[in-house]
Amino acid sequence: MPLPEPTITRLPLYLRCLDRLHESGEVAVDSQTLAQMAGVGAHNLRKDLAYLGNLGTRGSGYDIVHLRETISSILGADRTWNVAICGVGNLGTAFAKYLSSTQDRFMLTNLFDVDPQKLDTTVAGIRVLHNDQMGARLIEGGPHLGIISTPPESALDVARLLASYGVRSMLNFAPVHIDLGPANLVRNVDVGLHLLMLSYHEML
Amino acid sequence: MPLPEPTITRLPLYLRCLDRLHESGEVAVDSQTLAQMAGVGAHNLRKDLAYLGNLGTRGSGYDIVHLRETISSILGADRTWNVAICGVGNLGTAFAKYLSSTQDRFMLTNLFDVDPQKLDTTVAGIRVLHNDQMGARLIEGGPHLGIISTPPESALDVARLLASYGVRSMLNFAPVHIDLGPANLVRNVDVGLHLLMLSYHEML
DNA sequence: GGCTGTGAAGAACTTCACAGCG
DNA sequence: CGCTGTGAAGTTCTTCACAGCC
Repeated sequence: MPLPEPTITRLPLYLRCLDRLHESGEVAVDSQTLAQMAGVGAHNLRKDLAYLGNLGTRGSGYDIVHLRETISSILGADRTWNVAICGVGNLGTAFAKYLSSTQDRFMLTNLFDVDPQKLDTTVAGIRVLHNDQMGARLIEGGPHLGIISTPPESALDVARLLASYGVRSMLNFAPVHIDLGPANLVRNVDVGLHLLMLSYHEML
Repeated sequence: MPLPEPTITRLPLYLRCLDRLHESGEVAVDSQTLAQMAGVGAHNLRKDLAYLGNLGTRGSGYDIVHLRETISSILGADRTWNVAICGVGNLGTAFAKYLSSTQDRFMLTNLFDVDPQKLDTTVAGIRVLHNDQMGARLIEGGPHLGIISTPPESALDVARLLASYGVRSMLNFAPVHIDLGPANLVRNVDVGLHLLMLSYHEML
């Protein structure tokens, strides 16, 4: 039985809250507290967690370590994922640096670009290679997640290139909608669209 | 009658497709074509557009210019919105540069940071000022949208600061969930959370 | 004839109320 | 007695089928 999509979007939220609770030495939480931290309803939270199995103890709440492990394992956050970034402009560089702060959940392994000025420079400890070298690097390096931070014109080509080398899941930040069909998962995170939604809400 | 939230998230998508069609000289589209471009179902699209009024002509489809104007006006995309960016690292710089490509829909007016190395430098034609000067600049400059691209530690403080100077809508890219209550709209766009969702889907 | 607009059916998610267990 | 787990009710969004208009 697959998890409802909205539940999946909330699990990372819960995980982050549990991380914080764990760091501050807590050992258990009740649904009300955790729900408030995550900004969702307590009913909703309990339903979400119930999908994952019987994780709580009635009367006292949820064991933080156990819950954290369970959610981590479901999300795949207990492994290290290789990440390849295409497009090493300001955006790509920002993500490259961010990845080193994700405590071994995500490891930057490859940076690609086509700009001769950037090739062979080192960003966040990784050498920038030309797109041409993608095949060799990605296939031997095992499964990767992809991040696309190229200009909009080349985003779709890059996405197809990544897919052709076995990258099934990617994040696209270029202001173009990319859809590679059901075999590949592309999450489009378009700042322009976000801004338009802000402006709508700003108009009452 | 307010629009359903899912519809609102799709309108910017439609608008972008209409922009493209308009540029390539088309004058009308039918729901099927437009739906495919936007990656949604044709039924869904027609329902969305029906919320906005009777915009199509039966038998031939939708007039592109008219539809574009209508959606633009609803989203507020026919005005120019002032944007203030807090945190001028790689991420902030990338957004600053991006804004100049949004053809007058969004105008970068203010850059704020606290790093002495960045203060008084110029990025995308705008001088970087200290957070202390926010009040004066934002209040006299009129309504603004805010973008938060600071490190996570300072993101919440910055958000509150922005809100205190009348910025009601913001985009937060720091990996911290920010919620300022119902009076302010904060959209949290957290790359870390997106990556976790990718890894979930990658695990089948 | 072709394509939109729409009420009705259906699916998905959220909220509720309380049973069930520690 | 407290808090979770869950079937049922309620709500919201999507899909459908076709009437309505060009």
